[in-house]
Amino acid sequence: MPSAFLSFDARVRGTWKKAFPDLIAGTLAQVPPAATPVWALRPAGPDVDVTNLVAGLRRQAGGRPLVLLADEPGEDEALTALAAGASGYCNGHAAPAVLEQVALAVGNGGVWVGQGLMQRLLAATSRGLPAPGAGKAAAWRERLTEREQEAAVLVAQGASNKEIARRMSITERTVKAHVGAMLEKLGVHDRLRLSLIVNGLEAPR
Amino acid sequence: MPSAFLSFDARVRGTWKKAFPDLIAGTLAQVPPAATPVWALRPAGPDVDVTNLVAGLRRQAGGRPLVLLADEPGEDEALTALAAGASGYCNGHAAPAVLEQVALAVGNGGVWVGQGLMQRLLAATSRGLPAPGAGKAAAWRERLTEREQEAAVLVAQGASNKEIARRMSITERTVKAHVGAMLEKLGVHDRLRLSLIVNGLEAPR
DNA sequence: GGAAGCATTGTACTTCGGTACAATAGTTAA
DNA sequence: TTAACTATTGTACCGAAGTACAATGCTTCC
Repeated sequence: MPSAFLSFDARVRGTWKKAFPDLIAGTLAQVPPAATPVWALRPAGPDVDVTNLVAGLRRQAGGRPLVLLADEPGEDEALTALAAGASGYCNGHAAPAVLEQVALAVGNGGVWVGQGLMQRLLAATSRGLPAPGAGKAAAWRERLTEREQEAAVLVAQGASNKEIARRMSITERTVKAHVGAMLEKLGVHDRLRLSLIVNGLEAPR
Repeated sequence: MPSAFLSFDARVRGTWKKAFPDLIAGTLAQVPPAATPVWALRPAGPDVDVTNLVAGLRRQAGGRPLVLLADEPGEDEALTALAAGASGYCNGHAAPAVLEQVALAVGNGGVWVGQGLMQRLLAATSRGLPAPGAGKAAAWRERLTEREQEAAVLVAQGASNKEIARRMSITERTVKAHVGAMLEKLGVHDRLRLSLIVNGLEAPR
């Protein structure tokens, strides 16, 4: 199954041709039938609504995976495109080998992103993890009572005892009791370390 | 360059052989030289420290991309593996075509993840990100002097003023000066919120 | 019925963190 | 050469955090 490459004027680049000799050229206005995946070159300029662009192309593509090509790629834009349902986002001037690789990935129902963006995704997500070690739900929760867990979350967000007291409708003294119990159970002595544990940056002891 | 497939007993599966007829088999204890990428089958059971496993394998692999295979893959574990430096994480029973695809991606310095995990990464990123600034160097660094940055990192890890003083070879009073300056510059009033900023969980004001 | 765990609150104390009001000295830029 | 910024340290104070030693009322389990 050949790939379809879409641009404003159906112009085809050498690198594309080299990666896919039997490609189908088309314009952004319409997707030729019987081609997968669909590649679309993003129009230049800062005033392009990528979300709409991708959404429109996907409608035309009818379920076939869509890869957006950008001559001036940006990671934020990549996120936008992928969030809008694109299966890939890469440099319009990428080498043929890279294009082939992307085609393989998205052709098999996968998603392709560059390494830089992947790093960023990982960095953003790994923070919310149950921390290294335990593969399951947050380990700290299991050791705390419900009330303590509520307080723990607030502490981890930077709330003071007084604030927590107000939000939990209890006395500041009781907050201290909860916090003290949590610290004891988790083997730490101050709320900052507790915060690190709750935020998945440190493993509970 | 052939791929190396590692398991506990150097056993090779048909799907692997089909994808890479010239693969090199080995045990988790040692990585054969001259093979890239390195595939490692995760030992079964819930008590495996994936972070350590990946770290150890990477040391043995010496720079070659590592793909962790899991017979009961989980997205949390995938994140853990990738965060620990693996280049890919996929089902140990994946079809040969998928394995080839993964090999292509990681062989070219890329990272491979399944579609489900990608969705989750995207969801997590589009929500809880410190917004557009995340792609760059941390915004908080730019506002702080070098010495303040050093102290900031230690504070974010949960060190006390006394500890920081010792590790920076200065007086506790000077630490207070640095911390005070940082809080002022970042618009907060306590070290826990500073920690949230430095750890990327909250945007500086 | 008692033991155990949890939620709640009180008083009192110590320690740590953060700030106010300083000073000295080195480096850089106008 | 000033002015501005930085790094360093001092004394002093206040408030928040954490701990010690309690008590009361509720539920659950043996």
